[in-house]
Amino acid sequence: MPKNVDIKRAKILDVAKKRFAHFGMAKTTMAEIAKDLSFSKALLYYYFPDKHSLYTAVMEHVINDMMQKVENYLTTITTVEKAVIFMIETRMDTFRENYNLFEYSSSLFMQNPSEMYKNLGPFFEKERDQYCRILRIGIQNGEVIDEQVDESAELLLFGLMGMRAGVLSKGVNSFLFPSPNDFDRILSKQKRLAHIFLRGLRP
Amino acid sequence: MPKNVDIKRAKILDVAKKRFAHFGMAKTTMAEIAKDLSFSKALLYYYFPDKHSLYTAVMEHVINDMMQKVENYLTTITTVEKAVIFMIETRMDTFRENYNLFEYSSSLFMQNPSEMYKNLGPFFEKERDQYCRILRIGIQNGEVIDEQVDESAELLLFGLMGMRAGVLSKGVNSFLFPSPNDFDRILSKQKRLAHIFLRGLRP
DNA sequence: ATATTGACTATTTCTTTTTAAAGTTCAAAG
DNA sequence: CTTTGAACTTTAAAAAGAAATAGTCAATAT
Repeated sequence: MPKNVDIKRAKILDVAKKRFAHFGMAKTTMAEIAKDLSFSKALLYYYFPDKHSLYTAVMEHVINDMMQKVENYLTTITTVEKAVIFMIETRMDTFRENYNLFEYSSSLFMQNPSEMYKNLGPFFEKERDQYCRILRIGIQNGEVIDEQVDESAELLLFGLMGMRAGVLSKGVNSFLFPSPNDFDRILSKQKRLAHIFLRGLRP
Repeated sequence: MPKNVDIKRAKILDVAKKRFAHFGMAKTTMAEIAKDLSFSKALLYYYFPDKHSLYTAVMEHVINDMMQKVENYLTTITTVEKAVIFMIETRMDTFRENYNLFEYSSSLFMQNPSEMYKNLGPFFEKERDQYCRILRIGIQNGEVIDEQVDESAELLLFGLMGMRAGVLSKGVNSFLFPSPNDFDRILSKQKRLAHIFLRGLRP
């Protein structure tokens, strides 16, 4: 059974997630989160050392959910391409739904990419590992032949990220508020890239 | 024969390029450029409407040189992959040699990507067109089969850009001062991506 | 011992003001 | 048509002050 402490932590994470996803990290104050839970600000610091840790914990939670979703799908895998597409779509959904949550990390990227990497780094690594797994499954299936799976997975990840950067750099103001249209364009480019990429790994 | 005006414009461009490439756009003043040429600041404004136009003109010049280099190479083309690699390398060389020149455009990207697009947009489009040409040659050679060349060229361009973003986001401070090491890592990843990508376009 | 708080302090962020520097214009001269 | 010195305007950096918010801690309650 979960300890009392864990339950409270979970409650805090839940409320914080809502605030962060709605208003973003910067425009959410610790006082507000405390008020939502109707207890004191100081108590937040009893459960989380600082705001940044709270944010990171929320991120981790969201990302783990996403990874779990993909993980489950992988058990019913049919083709490598379908797996990759599922992953891209799941990722995009997560991004769409929690845009303001990620926005903070993205804005860090603007100022200092390496600072951002401390936030999103573990995220990227999990994603890369996920792609690794998918590729390995493909190798077993005989769909894919690849000597450097880790490297290829990273290539794919970076390439897909490039679609995002490329599309967003074109639109006016789109970096601040990616329109649904932007999301669609990114997604479709990502799918096409994935298709070509996987084709390039065929035996 | 070139007109006198053109010669002077070229001289200004030359001096401005040196300053921009060395100290960057922001830390170069019109007064300094004028002084280098030992004529008055006001005269610069006789040849160029404003500083930004001068910067853009320099960029265009550098980019055109680069494009020309690739253009020449394409006449001696052997395989599509070699052409792409030549292009990637030429691009990287240009970037390395004129880093501070591009830095201004990159910094615009940090603040407002769409603003940057006004600077680098034409650049990207030329690059994309170049990739288009290469792919079309590949189609004629029978190396490549592709229904949507324009789209594929953009995919490749964005994908390669992703290698850059991906590598740079990892290193500490690397965005401000990409180390030679960073350049090498980007280049090698770009080459590998290009290889897989082109393989994916084979008949 | 663990959980909780109010009151306090320390930082960060935002605004405003100021000042210097750099971009830009223009009438006049070569 | 070119070129310039001097004046003008705009931008950018620095300083200062105020407000908001992150973070601490001794005291209290369970």
